[in-house]
Amino acid sequence: MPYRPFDGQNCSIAGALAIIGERWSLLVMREVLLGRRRFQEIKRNTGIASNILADRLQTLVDHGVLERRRYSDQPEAYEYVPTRRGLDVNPVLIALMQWGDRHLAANGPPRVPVHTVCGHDAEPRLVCSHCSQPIKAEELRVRPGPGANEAQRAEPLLPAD
Amino acid sequence: MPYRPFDGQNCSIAGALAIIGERWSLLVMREVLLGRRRFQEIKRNTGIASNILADRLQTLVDHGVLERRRYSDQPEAYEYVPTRRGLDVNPVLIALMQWGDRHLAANGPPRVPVHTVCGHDAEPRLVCSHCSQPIKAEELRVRPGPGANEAQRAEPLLPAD
DNA sequence: AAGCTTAGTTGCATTTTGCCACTCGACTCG
DNA sequence: CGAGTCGAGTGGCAAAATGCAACTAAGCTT
Repeated sequence: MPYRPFDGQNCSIAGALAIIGERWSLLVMREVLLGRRRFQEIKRNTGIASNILADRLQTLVDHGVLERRRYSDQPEAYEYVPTRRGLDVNPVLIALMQWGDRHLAANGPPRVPVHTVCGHDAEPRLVCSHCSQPIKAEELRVRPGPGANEAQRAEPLLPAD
Repeated sequence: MPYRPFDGQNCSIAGALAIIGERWSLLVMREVLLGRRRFQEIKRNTGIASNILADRLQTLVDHGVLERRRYSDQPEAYEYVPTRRGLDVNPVLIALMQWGDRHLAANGPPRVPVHTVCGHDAEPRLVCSHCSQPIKAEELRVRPGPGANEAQRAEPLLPAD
């Protein structure tokens, strides 16, 4: 991991990036959440080098995003299963996928999301918890929240776009 | 950028990561979408080194995520404004922010999202475009889509969790 | 017994960072 | 007029991360 310059920003985005924001880590999470949970399987599907994969899995386990579980003795095999923290990475991957689908996929999306509750294809959409309307990317701003520090409180700047 | 091993995966997530998935790049996008759009401003708020920032801004411009615009002559000043591609990064940042808020923020979220259309605080939520119900992270699976390749079509694997 | 599979580790060369000093043009203060 | 400053970077160099390939080690399989 590139040094550790993300501390002390009091920012949930920076915090999240410090744990799951590394490129390979997110690809590993894609694999795990797709159901590919064994070392060699992840290695094959991502093209990641063994040592890097070992390192990333270890730090994801250290941060409680994955759990290393013995899958079978004889032959000794392990699987990496997502914890709650790990499952909650799904929306991040979905957001990345939708960005990629929209701006890169020439021949249609390689994968489409399915909502297991209703069983149908489901373009997940962001809606406002207050007015229930769909939210467009440019209709979002932020304001300082309860956890804001001095500096952040002083900058209620919403971009003008 | 670490070599470029993300090609040839036919995956929108990998594609998106290749362009915007670098840690600093996402932090830069946070700044830009927060309204901080000038070189020094971004540098100050992220703690990124000048040469890295210059590099990241350049590649974001190269990929059409940002546009470099002269902000004023005398003194010569530039700003980096988000294009459509850039604006569409917002949901990714929101997803990261929500993950961080949920799993890391001890004293409440530093920032809260505001929906500019209705003007209220808005926890953006994912809903299913088919049944309109809110979607929990673990209720999402994927299936091969129209852009899937041979291998991907052969693996309609939905994880068991 | 030879070979394969799973899950890594180790060594080494290459690439990317981070840090800091420096440039270059245009103000701005005294 | 000269000194200092600000904005936007560039350049050099050491330290860290990455990629690659070979190797270990236990337990099958043929």
